[in-house]
Amino acid sequence: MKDTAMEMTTELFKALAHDTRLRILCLLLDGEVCVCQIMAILQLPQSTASRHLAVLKNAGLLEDRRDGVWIYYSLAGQTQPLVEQVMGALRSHLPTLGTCLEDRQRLTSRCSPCD
Amino acid sequence: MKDTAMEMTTELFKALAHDTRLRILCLLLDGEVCVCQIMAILQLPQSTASRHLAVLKNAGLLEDRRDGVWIYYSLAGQTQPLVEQVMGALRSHLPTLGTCLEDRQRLTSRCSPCD
DNA sequence: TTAATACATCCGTATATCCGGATTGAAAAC
DNA sequence: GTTTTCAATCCGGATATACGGATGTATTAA
Repeated sequence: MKDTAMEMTTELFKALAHDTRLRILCLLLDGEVCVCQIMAILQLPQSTASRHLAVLKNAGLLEDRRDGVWIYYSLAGQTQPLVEQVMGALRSHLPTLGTCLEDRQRLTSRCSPCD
Repeated sequence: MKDTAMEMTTELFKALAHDTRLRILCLLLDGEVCVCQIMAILQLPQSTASRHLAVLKNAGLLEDRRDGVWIYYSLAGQTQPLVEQVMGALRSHLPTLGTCLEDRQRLTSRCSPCD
């Protein structure tokens, strides 16, 4: 018999098992960011950025919101204890990583999206 | 430049991103278990069991101890906050999964290893 | 309606991971 | 020593993920 809760658990960790996706999560710790900012900051081709965002969203970690042409991603509010606790741990861990520190500097130094 | 802390972080989540490895972690929540017990309970070929245990050990999640012919695995004591918090979350989450519940029943119903 | 922008999805290719039988290594019994 | 047992590693093949250019879909502006 198939175990849906187990599948959701492995899907969560699979989503977290890639440095690009961890970097995206760290960028979103302080609030929503649009796709073109993520592309620019992480130096990713558009299709790659979009695909990683989809993985995080399908794992229940992200929400998206359209504002005209732009689509803003943000951390999803959590109801599941496991996801909430893991994200809590990442909230204090990710900003200590050198790569994420550099990313966040590039984020704060650009105020308008898509420039 | 390479980011060792980032690599350790992704290695952690890669190790957790497989149902068999989550089942092994759950079996170890109450104490050490030897390889042949894991093989029997999870119905795994020997090479498969050994390989998954190696992944968890390399990620810093497990310790092993030899006792004669048998090798016992147990959860490693944690110094890293991230690993400690994630394992804490798993400690309450894994036992709620149906598959893990069944595994643990098979564990408690066998008292001697390798029968 | 047409053109332009932002993003998602598709496609073929490359890389990584997983699998289980076979082999190797280490310890115990003889 | 030899044999037996338990577990780690090796090997080839199968499956899954990742990649980025090309294409498709919305939305806005002209």
